[in-house]
Amino acid sequence: MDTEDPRIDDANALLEGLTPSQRKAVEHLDGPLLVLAAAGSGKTRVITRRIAYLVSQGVPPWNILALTFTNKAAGEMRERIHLILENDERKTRGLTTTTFHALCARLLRRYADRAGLKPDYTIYDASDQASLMKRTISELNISSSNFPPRSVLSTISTAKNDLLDAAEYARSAGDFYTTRVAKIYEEYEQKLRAANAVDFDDLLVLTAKLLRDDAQVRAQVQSRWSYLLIDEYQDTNHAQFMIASLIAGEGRELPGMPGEILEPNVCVVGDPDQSIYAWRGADISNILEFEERYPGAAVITLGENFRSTAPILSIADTLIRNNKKRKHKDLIAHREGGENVVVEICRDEHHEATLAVDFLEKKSQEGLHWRDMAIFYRTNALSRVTEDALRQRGIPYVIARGTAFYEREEIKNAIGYLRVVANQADGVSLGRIVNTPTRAIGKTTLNRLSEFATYENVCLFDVMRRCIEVPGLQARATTAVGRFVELIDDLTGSGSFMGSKITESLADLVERVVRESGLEKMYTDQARTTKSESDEQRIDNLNELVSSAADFEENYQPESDPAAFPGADVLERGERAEVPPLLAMLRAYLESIALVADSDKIDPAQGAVTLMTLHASKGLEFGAVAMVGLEEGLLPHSRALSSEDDLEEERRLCFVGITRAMSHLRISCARHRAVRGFAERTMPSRFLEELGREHVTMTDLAGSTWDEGLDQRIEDADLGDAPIVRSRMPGAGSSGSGSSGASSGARAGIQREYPPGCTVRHPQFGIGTVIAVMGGSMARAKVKFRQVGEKTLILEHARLRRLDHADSTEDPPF
DNA sequence: TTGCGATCCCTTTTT
DNA sequence: GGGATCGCAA
Repeated sequence: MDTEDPRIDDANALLEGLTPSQRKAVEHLDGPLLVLAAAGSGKTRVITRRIAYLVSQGVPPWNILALTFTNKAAGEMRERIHLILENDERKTRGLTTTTFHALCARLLRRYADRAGLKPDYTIYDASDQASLMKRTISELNISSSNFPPRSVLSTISTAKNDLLDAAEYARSAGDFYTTRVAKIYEEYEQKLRAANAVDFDDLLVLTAKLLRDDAQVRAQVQSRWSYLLIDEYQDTNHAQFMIASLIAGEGRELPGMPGEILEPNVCVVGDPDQSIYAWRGADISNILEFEERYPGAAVITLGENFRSTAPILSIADTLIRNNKKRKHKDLIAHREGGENVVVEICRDEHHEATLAVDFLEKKSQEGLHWRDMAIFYRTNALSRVTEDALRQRGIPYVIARGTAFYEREEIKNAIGYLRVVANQADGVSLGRIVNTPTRAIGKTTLNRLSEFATYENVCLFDVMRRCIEVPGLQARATTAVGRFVELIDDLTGSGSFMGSKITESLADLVERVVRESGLEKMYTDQARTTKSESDEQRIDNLNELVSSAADFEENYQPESDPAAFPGADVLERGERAEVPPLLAMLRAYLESIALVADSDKIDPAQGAVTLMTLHASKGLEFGAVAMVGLEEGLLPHSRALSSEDDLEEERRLCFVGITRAMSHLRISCARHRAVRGFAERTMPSRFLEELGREHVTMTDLAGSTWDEGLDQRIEDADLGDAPIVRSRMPGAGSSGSGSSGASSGARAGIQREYPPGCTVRHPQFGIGTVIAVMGGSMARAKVKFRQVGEKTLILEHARLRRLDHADSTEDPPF
């Protein structure tokens, strides 16, 4: 990133140090503009300077809307623009830089009634969606094995992104599967609305429909924002495209020149080679068809790469040329020289992780900061081995998993309470917390209550409030339910958010929830009885949630929150709805939690190596990058092998990873990789071949593998030339459970491997002596450990290692 | 009603 | 390996 942004709004200074095409893009004032920005071509610099330039040319900042995909990108953009504009309030006032999803969430709160929602709607995340979907499917008496909730959800998600609602989808449904899905879709939508909830896709879909169908809202939004910028345009899906077009509008007639239309001021920036979200409905044709949509559009290509050394750029280029559905564009290296890209073939994932860490450690010794380094992988599951290796060496690292904190059980529970406090119709959250901690409201009681709720067509909480009327409930149950209702009423001041117990502070509210719900006690008791560290951690996490609420509170600006003052930013005064301030803040807080992304957690200031998926790496850059797991089935992922389009997307993903590296790049694969406990033989990724030879230093560190003989035998036996061959690594403590022909022999073998009396080591229990081995399909061994006494272990899972004979499986030191 | 244990099933990427 | 779910015992 360039740090030499001019701090003045002198128009000339804003143009300094730019290439001719960058300059052209910055200077473009009115009308549509498409910027095709190759990786590392100074895209962010162009966007931020263009916005500053617009302001310097007299465009009111509140007329500018810049849209990105992640909060982090939006925040960075905002920061840089404010820096360039010297934090001058007059030049930044009302400037909107945000994400698509956050913009939609805000618009839907502001215009909730017109969108068919209530402003306190809840945003359901993937797991909320899944639990609602499960309920939907089971209530429709449809088999969830033929209609797995996740895949039904993804079908519905695709439909939503194409702006097909349940009725439209039903009309297009033909075969058995789609008609069933149509029915589920309809029911699922009904349940969402009844819960006053929306899912991620709804945020976009409902906004698109609102803007499309409501001329008044559209007019207000269009007059608010007359300059629109969209970053990463190649990743927009149909719904986002609609939203953007509707905000941009049709253009306007030039004053005094009837018939002359000035097309809208919409500027999109993107790179088809970095499109990696087609699986989520992103549509490259949005970028390719921009010129069709806006015939007067100016097109500017930024080709010069300022980020990476020539060898890195060269292999990226060689790789991406393999994509057939692609318009070639040259990558022009600005930086001469540079070292070759290192490709290492490793023995297994542990070996690979160690070597990746070696590489980074060497760069550290050469003077590079940890914060300038990153490790990329295709799937999150790959992070663990790498983490272990880093931890062993004491190297600081952070994992880009912004959502991880909010996915913890204790946090989800606390948030469940907060959501019910904000929106009592939220059935999914209510179901989660009603008996957590246990308060004697069990399944039977809940069934009775929800039956009654369905019958009366009201929400579950309302029924709980008058549970005396519900037939068949024991006195014990009504008391318990009554107490729960009282708890929630206490927290909300019976919905008024006022009264002696209610303070204005969000942090106070969160603290009360943690304490008065009984969650705190429940986890404290758990920690005391189990004495396990993870249970103590839960208490810490809950405390951290309170601090996060306090942080949020500190930075919260009710004036700029359309949820607090609907209409404050768009409509005239006097139309403000009354929302208790605490409730407004709670809504905004819950919204911000619902919209965090993994990439939001990336913070170079932490002085640590960053671990992340290739997807999360988009838009970033690092001095040194290590990419792991370049194997067939992993990158390209096995799910993408069947279609040429998917394969090309995997290649782009690899391309994105490579082009993040500024100076040092190391790519590796492992000959064997443990996938759910099994050591599997792998094949190097085709992409490794496609990097070319010229700028690559390839080393095969797996050498002649010690178990090659075994692999050969298995291959000869029955597996032929299957791309991935299951093989058992001797001593790894696992046997192929029935998947390969050799399994029963392996099982007998595993028992023979641990004769009574032999000495073994267990990763947790330490060293012990085998007393007996029990056979059967789940062979167990009774082991007497020196430290912890006798334990019975399932051999297949115990990861035992023999110590008392020359052990060829002992990892050699490297 | 609750809690534990066996068993089953899965495995991409994310706002 | 690991998480979710289901069934069974207290």
